[in-house]
Amino acid sequence: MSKVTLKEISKILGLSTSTVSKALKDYPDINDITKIRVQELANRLNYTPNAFAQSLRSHETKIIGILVPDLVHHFFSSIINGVIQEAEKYGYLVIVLQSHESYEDEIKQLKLLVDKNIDGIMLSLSDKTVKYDHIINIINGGMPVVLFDKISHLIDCPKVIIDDRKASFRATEYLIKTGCRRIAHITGPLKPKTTIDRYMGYKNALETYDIAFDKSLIYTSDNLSFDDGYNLTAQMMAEHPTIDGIFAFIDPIAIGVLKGLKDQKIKVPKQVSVIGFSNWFMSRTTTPTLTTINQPGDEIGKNAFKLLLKNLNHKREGKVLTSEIVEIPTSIVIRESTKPIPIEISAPI
Amino acid sequence: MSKVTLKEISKILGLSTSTVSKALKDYPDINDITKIRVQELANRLNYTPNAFAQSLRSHETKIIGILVPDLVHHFFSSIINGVIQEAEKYGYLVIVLQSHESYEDEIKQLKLLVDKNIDGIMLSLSDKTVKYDHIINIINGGMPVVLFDKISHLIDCPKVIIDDRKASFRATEYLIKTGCRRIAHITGPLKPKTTIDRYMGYKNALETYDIAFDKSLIYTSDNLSFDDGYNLTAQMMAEHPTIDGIFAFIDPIAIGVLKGLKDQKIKVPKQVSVIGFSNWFMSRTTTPTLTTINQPGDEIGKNAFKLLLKNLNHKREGKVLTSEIVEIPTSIVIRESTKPIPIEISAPI
DNA sequence: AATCAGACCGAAAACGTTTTCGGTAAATAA
DNA sequence: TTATTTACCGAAAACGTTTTCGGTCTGATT
Repeated sequence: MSKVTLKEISKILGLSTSTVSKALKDYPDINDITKIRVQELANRLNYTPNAFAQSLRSHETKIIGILVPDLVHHFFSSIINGVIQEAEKYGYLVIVLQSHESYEDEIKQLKLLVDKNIDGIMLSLSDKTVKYDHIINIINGGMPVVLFDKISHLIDCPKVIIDDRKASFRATEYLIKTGCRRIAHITGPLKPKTTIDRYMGYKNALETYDIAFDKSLIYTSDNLSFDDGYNLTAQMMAEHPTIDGIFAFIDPIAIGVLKGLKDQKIKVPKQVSVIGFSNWFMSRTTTPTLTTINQPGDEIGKNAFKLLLKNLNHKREGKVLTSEIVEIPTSIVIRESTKPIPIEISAPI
Repeated sequence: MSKVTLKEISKILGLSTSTVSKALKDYPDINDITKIRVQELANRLNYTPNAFAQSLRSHETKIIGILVPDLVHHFFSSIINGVIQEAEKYGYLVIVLQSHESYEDEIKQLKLLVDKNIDGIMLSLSDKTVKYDHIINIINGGMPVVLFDKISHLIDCPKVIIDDRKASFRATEYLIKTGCRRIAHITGPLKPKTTIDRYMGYKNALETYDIAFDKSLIYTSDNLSFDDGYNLTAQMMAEHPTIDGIFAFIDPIAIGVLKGLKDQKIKVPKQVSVIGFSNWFMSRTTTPTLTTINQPGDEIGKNAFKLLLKNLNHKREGKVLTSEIVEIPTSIVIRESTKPIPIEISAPI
């Protein structure tokens, strides 16, 4: 435990605290012999500076905060993992907080972080957040903030995003290229930007490949669950027996769909192809394994921290803060729930 | 941003900082009118006390640290979730760190936490940790510590555990009660206590039900992976075609086994029953769904924090710290990969 | 002998808060 | 009137560090 202080060391050696402090920090105006005496004693006593006192003077904590909607999610926990790993390299510790997709909680938790005087904040907006004053105020107060994943362009700060629209376009395009023509989309709750983006990517792909958009092929899952996917499958196949492809908003839904199709004796991918989104761990353990879009959470986390660090430095040096936007590329992970691309089409278009 | 200080408020109102401080904390020796004047101005200026300065005086940060081997695991992230939720109730923030199952990292990360002068630490030991001096020293230094999940009884502090042995006994017992007699066990790496406990629970169950223990029915998975489970299945069924039950150390292995059995055209549970451990999310999405042991991570986290809080209070009050051990009950989640218990046996024994 | 330059060290202020201990005035009691 | 309480407020120290600004020596230079 860090109990021994500069004062105690100085008393033992008959020096002043200033001298001891300077000796430990290798100031040039301290005699080498004195330095050695101080450093040796400090080592022997396991001296470590008191972090509060340092923070009080320097106005820096070397602690940052990250606020996510829900920690118990592979996507978010891997983002946090990326943040922690990157932060560690630069000596920063990370406080983790959750908003549970609640606007009130988001405000409350952010206030906790701000009140602790930590150095910076990274956050992913809750689904319910439609006003951004609480965040803009924090930024205007001088606190470096980085947004990731669920962001808003109304907030002027650095952001890390994946291009949901582009990824979703690719997913749909892949279904089309593998021969699907009646492609259903299971979307999520209305508000979040990701929902809209993935929906638009789907729609754009259809347009690009001259496939008529049919609104009745859009189904909605409110809680993004396995059960939703399972239950919607029966409804989908009853209303549209000709469906030959299903693009789900997120893997758990897609996995529910797989099970639903199996129960209906519908062959995947022979009769219906299924593609998910997010590359959850379990998507490679299903039967058949699930084709999906990979979002590299680690990379999002690492890049978010890098942006934050940049602004922490800019702030310290009095420079103007950046608001750059980093886009993390996604990739499509092709598995068994979709057909392979026929040779004649797989050439670049 | 918390910029306005007591001094500034005092200057505006023509008071001393002491008076302002006392007014805000409702000291009895301050005039009510003065209190109101101070509190109103403080509100108007959005005053929040400087956390460093408070910590410097009080020697309390209201921050605790948690160190887990790996955050990106449903089990650990749900523990952290439990900790954060419980900590929030009492105004504590949580710094999250990972050891990546490395002894050196464990030491390093713990030192970071100790040096930050946080109030307490909760940790789950890394697999590689066989010496405990680094932790014992921290405890002797006066830092409250709580161990959970991967613990050692050589460390004198509060602990939260699940009784792996009992749970494993139950899992094996369930297989026996549903008619299995040649039960294989896939165990984990040798060192960790959990490996041994689950192995012993398996063995005890066999003894209790007068089934001969056959060492050749024990298989080892080194990296606890889906692939290990898959690959071991072929070997197991080749060496012991009469196997009718498989108890895997952890769900991913069990799910690999399910896939392996399917590839070998072995019916589950008709020919072979399979039971996992940990109730990973995906275990309810497989075909067949997996019977497993549920470990309530949230409860572990919440209880761990409660123990820590108790010792934080004890420390503040100068009381002696407790070292109590809380055992979190597990439950068996019966799904499709095992047979139901026959009526005549299911009566209490 | 007087001056000057280093070399080395310490005093003190500052970061912002909390709390103890008086101190002054007014109000009450003697 | 004097003594004593009560009500209210402020000075100051403390938490532990960092850094500026002198200050005191020694030894060298005129």
